[in-house]
Amino acid sequence: MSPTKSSKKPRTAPPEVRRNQLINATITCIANKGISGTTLSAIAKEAGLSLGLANFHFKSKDALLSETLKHLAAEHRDLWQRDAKREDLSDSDKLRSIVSAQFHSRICSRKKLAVWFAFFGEASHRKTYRSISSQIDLERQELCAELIQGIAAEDGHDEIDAEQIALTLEGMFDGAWLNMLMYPAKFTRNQAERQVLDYLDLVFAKNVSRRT
Amino acid sequence: MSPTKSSKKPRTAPPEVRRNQLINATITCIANKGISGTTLSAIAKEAGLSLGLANFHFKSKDALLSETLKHLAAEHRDLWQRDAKREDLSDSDKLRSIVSAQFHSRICSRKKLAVWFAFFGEASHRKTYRSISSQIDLERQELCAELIQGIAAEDGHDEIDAEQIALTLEGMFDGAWLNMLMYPAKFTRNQAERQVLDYLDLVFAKNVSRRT
DNA sequence: ACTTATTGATTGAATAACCATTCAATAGGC
DNA sequence: GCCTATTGAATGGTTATTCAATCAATAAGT
Repeated sequence: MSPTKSSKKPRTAPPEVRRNQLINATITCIANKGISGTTLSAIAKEAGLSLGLANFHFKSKDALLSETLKHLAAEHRDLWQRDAKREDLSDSDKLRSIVSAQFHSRICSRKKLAVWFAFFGEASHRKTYRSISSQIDLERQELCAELIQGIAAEDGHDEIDAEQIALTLEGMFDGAWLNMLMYPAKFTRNQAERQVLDYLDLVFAKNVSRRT
Repeated sequence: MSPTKSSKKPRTAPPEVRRNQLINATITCIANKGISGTTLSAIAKEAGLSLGLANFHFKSKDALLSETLKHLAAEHRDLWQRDAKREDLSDSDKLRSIVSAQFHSRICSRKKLAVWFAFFGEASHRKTYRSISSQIDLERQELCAELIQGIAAEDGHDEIDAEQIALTLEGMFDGAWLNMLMYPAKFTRNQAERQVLDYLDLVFAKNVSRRT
């Protein structure tokens, strides 16, 4: 590349780059204006690209929205699933890392929460969004149920309802997320995490005291 | 009213009637299409009224949406607040009735949930919606904290963190609502209520076992 | 090294449809 | 008769999608 061009970005980029630019712009726009206030024009402008390019890379606005949700979901899954695979961690530490990932600053930013809830707000009439989201929810829930079962077994008893607790946990994650979105000044990530861990302590303390 | 007109509805109605027709139509439309897919035309059609009449009774589409949320919130508050005022109920029963109200079929229908989450989805950039919702949330949360404190005092100890538990309870309500919206076949109102009551049992069982 | 051809990327105007708001005309009720 | 309620067309603006023209990058040819 000649010196006269060294300060200029190339005009073209690979499809993956463009798609990511558009997806990230979509996230920003949804966070700022919601889904109803997000137009293709605004996304293109936010990405510093043209309206036509958005349409070149995504078949339709709807396709772009769905891909944006998939991107969010994958980012989220990558994080909580990473530690869950480590063989050097105990079941208890694995469960804890899943909780931790749920409230990680990269996942649980106000911006991302706003986007998640924008999609939840559409979910009742958009089966696509429900299924994108539920895939990874189910995976996490099942994994948590196994871990909970494992922890209980280590404590010496098997009568815990691991699936029910995992389900409760899922609800707590979502509820905490919503509270963080609605009351950012009052409810922090640390508080949210603390809340969930307290619940788990309660669950396992109950079983411990049953043993004594 | 003359016999020839007895089978016909009057063409005019009082403002409160019209406003309620429009608000209820709005709820139906949002439940079916989300906020982004809800147009004034669709609302007017759903209400069996004209577009102009919608604009006559509400200053703007935005005003209609806000009033719709207020309507939902008031309906909800009336229900949980009713039993909370009864002097013949114990703190424990009052708390239980608040939980029960949260999952009452009139409040917690799929339709209403869809609308609630449509508004939550807009909440990050709509301060109006946040404040409508947070008013009654705060009232309920404070009331629950008092009741939890009262129950703990009856059990003979005061070291429970009532405010934290009330906050956790709020999160559980929201989380359960979202799970019901996302997984209607898997997660019923009864399961949701059970989940919350199990949590409360845990909380109070912990304190009971501390005493023994 | 330079030129030309080819293919994919990019642009933004055009298009058609949609939407919230306005408003003049008409209807209804007292 | 008067005032309010109701209607639906008009208005102006917005939006998603389409598409022709242009640009950019690479490969092939000289």
